[in-house]
Amino acid sequence: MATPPGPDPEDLTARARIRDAALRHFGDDGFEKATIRGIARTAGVSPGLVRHHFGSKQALREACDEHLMKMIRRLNDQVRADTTLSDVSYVGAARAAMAPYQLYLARSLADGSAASIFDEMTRICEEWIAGADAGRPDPPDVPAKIRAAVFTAMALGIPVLAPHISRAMGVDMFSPEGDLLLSRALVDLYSHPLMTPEDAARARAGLDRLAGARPPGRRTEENSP
Amino acid sequence: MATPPGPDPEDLTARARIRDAALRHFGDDGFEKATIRGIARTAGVSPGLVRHHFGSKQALREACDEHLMKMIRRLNDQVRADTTLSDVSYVGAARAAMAPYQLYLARSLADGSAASIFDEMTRICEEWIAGADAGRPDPPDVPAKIRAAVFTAMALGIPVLAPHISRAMGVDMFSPEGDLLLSRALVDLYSHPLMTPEDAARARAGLDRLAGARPPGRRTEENSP
DNA sequence: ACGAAGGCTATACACATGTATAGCCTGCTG
DNA sequence: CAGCAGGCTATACATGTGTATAGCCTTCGT
Repeated sequence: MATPPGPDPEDLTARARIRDAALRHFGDDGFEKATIRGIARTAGVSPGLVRHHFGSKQALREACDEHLMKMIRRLNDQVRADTTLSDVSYVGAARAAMAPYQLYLARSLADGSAASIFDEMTRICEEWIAGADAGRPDPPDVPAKIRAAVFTAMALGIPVLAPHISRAMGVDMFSPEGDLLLSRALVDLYSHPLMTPEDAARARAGLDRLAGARPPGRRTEENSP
Repeated sequence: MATPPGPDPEDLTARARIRDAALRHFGDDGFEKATIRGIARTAGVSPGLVRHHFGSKQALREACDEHLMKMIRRLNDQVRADTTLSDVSYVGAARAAMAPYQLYLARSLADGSAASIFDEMTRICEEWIAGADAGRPDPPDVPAKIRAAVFTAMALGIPVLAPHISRAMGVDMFSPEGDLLLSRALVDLYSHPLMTPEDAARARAGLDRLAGARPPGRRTEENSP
């Protein structure tokens, strides 16, 4: 635990307070609805200071993205550097450190920005998938990077659509109980393939047929639901 | 093919044109950034007429939600009513009918609204899951509804994060080629369980231990990415 | 043919917000 | 002590937007 997730140097400064307030406002209200005045109010500074430090609202957002990215990379490096990968307390600490930024991350991803963050996550996921491909009988017919991107999108769909999941579960997804329920649901889903090998073969055949049949035109197999 | 997906009665009217334009603007730019003036321009009417027909921007949005919901239900009913469920042309037609609304749906879901649409999809998915539960040796330890909600969120993560997936793939996700690639990636992911039964059992044990150990407090097992 | 009803437009208003500018105050440096 | 650099504030400005109002024009019933 070299750098316990928490106050960096450079924290406590007004600039950092503004950035944190922006992270929260952007996360709670979205970039458009959030106002510089509101952010300044939360940070305990004047609206003018926000401009003084960041130049514009868009630049403030980019500073937030950069900060988040730095934090994600640091957490990933920490977990990766640790030889005892299964140490739950570390994962817990990492998740706790991420908690305040999840809302921002979700919104940021949803509106198409935060591209570098998504790409970084895809990269991490790709390494993981590439490892799994090694011990696998059938050769995948889709590049690992693409499968990684699709799975990353699906995984991120959970925090992005958190309000809906929480509503369905009856408890806040981010509460301890909700988190437990969600984890159990995921374990169940992850450990049961949704398609049998026969289904998959049939689907692949159908896709091949479509690919050869009609280069231009709308296709027809299941995927988006 | 009783009602070929396309022009309802009541279409071609200015009201319908405004609604369609709003669907597109909300989808392309988001609810906040979209403007009544821009919507009116696209619909070929004056901004005042929008208010005349819908009263307010928020009411216009609700009308869009209602329309989308009606369309989803109709499509679901059609597919369900058709005895030849595997008829690809039908699924294709359904997807083609949904295409113009996917962007709107994605944004609408992402900002927490469109709750009834998510719930409806969860309900549909739940029926599907309940059917799969029947022929399954191990009893699930999480209610079907919750698993359905989680899976729905993951599935919807794909259209919601479409720009990122398209970027990773190198082709537009909604183009024929991109669609094919995405379908293949999904078939591969769906037909390979991400956890072995042993992994699952170990994870469940860990979750049980956590559940009993610390009722309050942050938990620690894998789930969010 | 006449008149009213309603789809439809043009204009104006109120307001919130991002942005720019001028200046204050504190702390450091020579 | 003088002065000055930079964090910080207060105020003003320009603009885009949702909303409200008054009136035109087409259509349809009588």
